[in-house]
Amino acid sequence: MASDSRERMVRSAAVLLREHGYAGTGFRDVIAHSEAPWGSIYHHFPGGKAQLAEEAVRYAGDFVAQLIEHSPPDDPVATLRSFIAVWRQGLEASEFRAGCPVVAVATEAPADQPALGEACAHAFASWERALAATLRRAGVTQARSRRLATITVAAIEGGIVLARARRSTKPLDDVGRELELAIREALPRR
Amino acid sequence: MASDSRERMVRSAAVLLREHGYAGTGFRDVIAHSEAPWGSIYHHFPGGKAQLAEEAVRYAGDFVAQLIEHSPPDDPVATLRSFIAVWRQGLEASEFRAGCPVVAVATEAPADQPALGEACAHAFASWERALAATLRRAGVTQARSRRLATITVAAIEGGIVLARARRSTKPLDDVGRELELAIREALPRR
DNA sequence: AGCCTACTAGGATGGGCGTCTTATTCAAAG
DNA sequence: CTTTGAATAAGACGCCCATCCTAGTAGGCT
Repeated sequence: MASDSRERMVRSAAVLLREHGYAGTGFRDVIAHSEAPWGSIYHHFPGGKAQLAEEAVRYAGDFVAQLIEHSPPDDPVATLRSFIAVWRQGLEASEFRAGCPVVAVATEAPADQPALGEACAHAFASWERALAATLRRAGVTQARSRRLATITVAAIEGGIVLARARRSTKPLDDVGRELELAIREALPRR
Repeated sequence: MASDSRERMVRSAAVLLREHGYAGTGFRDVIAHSEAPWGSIYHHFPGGKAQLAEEAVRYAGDFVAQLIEHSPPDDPVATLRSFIAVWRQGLEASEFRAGCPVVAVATEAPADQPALGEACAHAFASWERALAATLRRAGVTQARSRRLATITVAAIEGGIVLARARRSTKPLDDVGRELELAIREALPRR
């Protein structure tokens, strides 16, 4: 059978997490947003809210990871730009209300739900791996590629937080500009 | 008169926000942690929870800003290092449970409390200003100083999020290393 | 001394939340 | 046709929360 209500709930959860965070996203909101049935929440997600959030993090994590992987494979700067562009569009489209769902869960996850934190760590790691692979292919050493990938993810996530607080994309744009400089600097001279 | 219970509440709120976020920090927790009296909450904070959080953000923001300003005035790298050191110590001391209270509020602040977001924006801006001033004194152009200050704050805040998720200071250390490179690169050659 | 302002006491209240339960629908497998 | 189990329905339950309230206390000022 495989009704699609389960997937709709996960997608809606990811959307709502971006704006309202983990604690601020209730089942009632998810139901209303996804137009999914009340009764099947604990049928599809016997682990309750934590399981739903975990799957939403995985869903969003995979989405972004694939976005990075489908960029021009040998142009780290182009990859960076498209990575940033997604987030900037999300910020502008929501009037700076929507951040990153993974950050939301990572900062709010209750201490008694280690699976949530692990899902976030996995999502971040997959992004770093994909970014590092692009740098590696462009001739950057492996260790440096990893560090550059880490600061890229960190600076963009932080830039999103700054942009939301300031209600402006400028912090994110400045972050992108400096990251671009750092990447160009690390590329082998031709 | 000026009893100190008010200040204790603000300090406790800042501490608890780091671990449990905005929604996860209740008045009961603040009272218990600060050993302050129940009855005076709405005497000291007629604006309720939002006002308490706002003051906690201001308190934490000023604390960190002064820390930056009291670093060696002409050594941007040393300033960066001490800025990072505070956060790393907080992460390790709490076994990666404590993040940044300003980020917590910035990502969770309800949309109907614009003052909260503004307090966060102000805190971030004060850090950026202090960092940019150090770079400027070391001979970096004004525009570049501002951009470097922005990416420093963004990357460190993002690095804290990554470090919490991974339960390791490595992401933050890698961020520090790359930031240091970028700063050295921007300094005028002597 | 007397007053008055700042502070403390601690529970009541109403609302929202995650969770769980029982009953019902309905599409396919036997 | 019967059976089976996934999917849905709708609400009750108990918990915790921010908020507010009416009293009461104490300490400095005149």
